[in-house]
Amino acid sequence: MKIKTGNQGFLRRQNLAGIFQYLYEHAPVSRIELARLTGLNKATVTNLIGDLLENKFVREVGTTIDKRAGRREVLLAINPQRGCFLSAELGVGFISIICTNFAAEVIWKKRQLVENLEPEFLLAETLRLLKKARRIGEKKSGMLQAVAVGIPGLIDQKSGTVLFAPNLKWRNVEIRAVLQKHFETPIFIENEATFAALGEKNFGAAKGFNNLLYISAGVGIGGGLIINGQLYNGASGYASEFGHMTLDPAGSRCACGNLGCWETLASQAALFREIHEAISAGKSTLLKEILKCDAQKLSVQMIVEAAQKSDPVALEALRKIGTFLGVGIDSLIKVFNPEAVVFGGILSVAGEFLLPAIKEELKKRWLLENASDPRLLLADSGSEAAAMGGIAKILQTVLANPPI
Amino acid sequence: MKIKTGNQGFLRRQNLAGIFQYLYEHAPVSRIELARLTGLNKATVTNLIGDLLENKFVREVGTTIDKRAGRREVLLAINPQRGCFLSAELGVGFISIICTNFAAEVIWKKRQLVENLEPEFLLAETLRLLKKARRIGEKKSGMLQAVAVGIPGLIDQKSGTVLFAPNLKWRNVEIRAVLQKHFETPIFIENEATFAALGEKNFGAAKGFNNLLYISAGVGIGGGLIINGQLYNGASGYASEFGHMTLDPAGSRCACGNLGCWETLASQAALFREIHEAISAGKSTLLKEILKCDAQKLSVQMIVEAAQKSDPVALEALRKIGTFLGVGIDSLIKVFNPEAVVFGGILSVAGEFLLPAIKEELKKRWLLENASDPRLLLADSGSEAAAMGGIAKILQTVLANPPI
DNA sequence: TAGATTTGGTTTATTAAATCAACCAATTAA
DNA sequence: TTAATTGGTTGATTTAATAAACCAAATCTA
Repeated sequence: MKIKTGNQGFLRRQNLAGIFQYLYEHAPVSRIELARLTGLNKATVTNLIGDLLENKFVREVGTTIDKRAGRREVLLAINPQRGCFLSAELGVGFISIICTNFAAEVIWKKRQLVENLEPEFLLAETLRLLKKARRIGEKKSGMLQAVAVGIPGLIDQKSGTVLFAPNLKWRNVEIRAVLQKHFETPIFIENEATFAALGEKNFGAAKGFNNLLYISAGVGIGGGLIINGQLYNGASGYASEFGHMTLDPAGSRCACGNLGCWETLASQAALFREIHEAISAGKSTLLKEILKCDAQKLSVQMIVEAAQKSDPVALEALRKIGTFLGVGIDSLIKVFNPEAVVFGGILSVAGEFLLPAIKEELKKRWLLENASDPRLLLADSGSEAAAMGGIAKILQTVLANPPI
Repeated sequence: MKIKTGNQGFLRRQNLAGIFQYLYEHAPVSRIELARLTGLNKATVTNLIGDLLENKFVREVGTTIDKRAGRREVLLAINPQRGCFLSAELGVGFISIICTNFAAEVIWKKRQLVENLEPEFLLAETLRLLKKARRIGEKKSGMLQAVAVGIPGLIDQKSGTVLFAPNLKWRNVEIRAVLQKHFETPIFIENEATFAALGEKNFGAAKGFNNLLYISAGVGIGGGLIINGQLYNGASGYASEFGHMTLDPAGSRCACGNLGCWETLASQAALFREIHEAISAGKSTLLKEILKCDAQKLSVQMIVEAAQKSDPVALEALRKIGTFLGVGIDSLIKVFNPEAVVFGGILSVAGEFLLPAIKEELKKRWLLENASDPRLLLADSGSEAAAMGGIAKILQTVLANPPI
């Protein structure tokens, strides 16, 4: 059996991947257009497309109706029936599942709330949902091709193990090994925020940006880095732990044990603390009565609603958190100089109030007056960024290795 | 005239570049070894090397003398006579020039002190030195191939312009345009610390690391990022402004206008301030008398010498600065998860005292007990990292496009 | 010391795959 | 109805990697 014979065939794979990519991004598109886009000879494109048609990755979907002279272009598109993809996000309190066809269109999804966060329970439940999704997906769009799972924690890429997920209270859970027993396909395990970054880049607010900083502000602050169009994981997969950057060496203690981590100043918990302190200090606020009944009930949504009614305590708390978010984002911009910053996570629900505060802080701190600072975008959370990021990850792999 | 005809020939260039790279890293090396290293067929290697020999990029330099049976390997190496490279570092108060042969061996270098920092003067002087170096280099090693210049400031890659160099007090100096009038070769303009990072990766302390964080602590704190073996410049070339990360929102004012930038807490200036404050507070120290004559005379070297004599003020100041360096480096590690961190710049002279303090702080703040934290390395400053980084940059370009 | 064996390198034939050029197909313009 | 235009295919050509046979030069061994 031959494993590797130098790199002949490498270029053809490369070209196939290129065409595939253009089909995903610009479909429907004609052969001649692909030749223009890729710089390949049109005969080469005909040849490559022939392969893809033969293997049912692509299909012809009609022609253009132009008024120009000449034969009409035959339009090509990814064949959605070629197979299906599964992606799951395991969150704190929910499991979110997406099944897409081969063209990355969502054909089934479900968001299930869960109480029990034990690995055994959560994995069993995830498995149950994935299997259900698989049945539906395979009936509609053909054989399962790959599975992706996003988890809020530190992941060891190689083994597909969750090393540490503080919010789920998991340590060393060999999730890929468990799933692999039930799925013969490739399985990708990743940090949830990292996937979300990829989702925003491919399907969300930051479509097309190649150097991207994604901030996920919620219980903690996580995120993801897209560098040269690729996810950057770090040497051992632990990059993007933004929340534990030190912002104030004399600050208050973080869950990680250190003092003054960014997320002690600018997370959901920090926002709630501001509100509670204001109430304790006797300031009048719409939120006071609501909390009187149930102090646990506070939510970002509630604070936003209060702020929309011009509640001063809510407004002030959001402004303060926004400012601290701005300080940290500014530091990251100086480190990375991204094209765009996408703000996501639970706190992005309050984007209409946080973004102006963040922007103001960024503007104040920007070093170059003449150069344009990076764009600040609100995450497109409706599209379920993390799960869609899993799909994007699968696509990248499928594209890089078209199984021909 | 044909500019681009698709990507035929692409693979061959790729393979040539690969062989070239191995020759730089492992020379002298035989054809059979190259075939093993690259995975190419030995006939292909013979063929490619034939091209390189014909164009004088490579030469045969003898054979191995093994005790094994079989014909001896013919060893190949880069031909140092194939041309020369120039690299300059414009510093605050000096111009450093290096001329290397085609094998990246230094064949001439000069470090010239300058008083006047005016762009006109400094550029004229640089030009004079570069021209001198060119004469010498071309006599020894053949035609000039490329020029690199490193500058402590923000660079616009595309135009080769220095947008802002606070320490030189430059703004919008179109340096490439000026140099291009005198050199018909490619000219690379880059931030000095960015080049230093590349120098450390290719010729210095971090040889072989592909995900690298280089910290240059001196007047300010700058640095460079190597990601996947490549320099990362950011979307518009302003990445790695580490010194202006905010470490303490209530801190003291930085030259950039913001409060509590990292470099206000952990630069050469911060170190000097600690010493001066200790003296003002009446603490006894070896440094006191020296400074009595000339308060301006303080240098990192002096503080190191005092510390080596166990001077408590010097030791305490270094420990404190080291701790703050550690806090910032820790944040960057959490963002990047590099394989290694290289500590360079003027403060690295005090490495023997700073590194233990930095390490202690990193250890205290590391999130995962089980996983290994990145290595902390002292820059190999003797090799003139910044100028050598320029050479590395040139090589990368030459390798990627072997001019055949 | 004369093969046998081993290893490095070259030559020639084969094959993969991109390009070029000629051609066919289908449409609009004249 | 024919010319012009544009999209796409076909077959010849070219590039370049591989495979296999072979040559070269060394050590091993009988």
